[in-house]
Amino acid sequence: MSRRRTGAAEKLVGAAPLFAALGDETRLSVIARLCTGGPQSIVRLTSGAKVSRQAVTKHLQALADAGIVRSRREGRERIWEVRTSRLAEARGWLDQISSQWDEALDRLRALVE
Amino acid sequence: MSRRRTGAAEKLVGAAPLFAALGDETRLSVIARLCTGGPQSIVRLTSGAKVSRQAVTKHLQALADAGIVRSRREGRERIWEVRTSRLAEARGWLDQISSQWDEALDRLRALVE
DNA sequence: GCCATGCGCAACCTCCTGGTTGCGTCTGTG
DNA sequence: CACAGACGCAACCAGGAGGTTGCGCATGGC
Repeated sequence: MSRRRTGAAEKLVGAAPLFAALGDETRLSVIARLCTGGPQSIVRLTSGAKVSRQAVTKHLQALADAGIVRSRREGRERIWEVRTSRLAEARGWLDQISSQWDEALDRLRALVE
Repeated sequence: MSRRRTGAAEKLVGAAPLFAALGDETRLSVIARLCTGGPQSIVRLTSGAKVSRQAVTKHLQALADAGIVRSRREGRERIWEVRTSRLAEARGWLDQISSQWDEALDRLRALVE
């Protein structure tokens, strides 16, 4: 158990690309548009955005590299959708951090008593 | 409800600094060390790290700016600790994205039928 | 067949970020 | 008081991230 916990702590750094992909305003706005409009193409995602189509393309690629979105060709369009499973993984990391921290505090309290 | 949801989607971009703070390997390793060792000083966090003390200081400041960690002076040391409440907020954003995406898919299915 | 649409690729630029080094400051201790 | 330990501040540097522009290439409709 403690071995599993230690190993997981070292693997935590592997989650950096996942969080980094979420750590950009433009990318979050793209995700928000996906969530309100459902699966859609790049041009539709770009319309009303503050950046160019190429910028949106780059951000979508970054999100895809992190496994947060996925795309499929459909005619001459490319339709993008969210992969919620990857978001669940991110939640898992956050849970792990919180629980490990709480356990560390518990160990400290046990030492004091 | 839908008004609240739409507003939240626009506010989602505000979570970018929070995720960005988590999107760095060095910072995640600092968090991991905090979680395994409990509240501790900068030098203790630096010992064994691959970067200098100043780099760790900068990362701690970045995490503090994002509200993920907090510090207090204690003698000539500065003790750092994790704020799990902020991590819970991050989880909340992830939950919101997932649920909104699922709802978007549901709306699409309803249109098809 | 022709044209508009939707993308992908590549070059280029700017600015922020992560990192280091050097030095000054405060605090506890013998 | 003198010294060492822990930290803060500032300057500096290299690399990468975000963004734009220009161009070329498929694909679908008229």
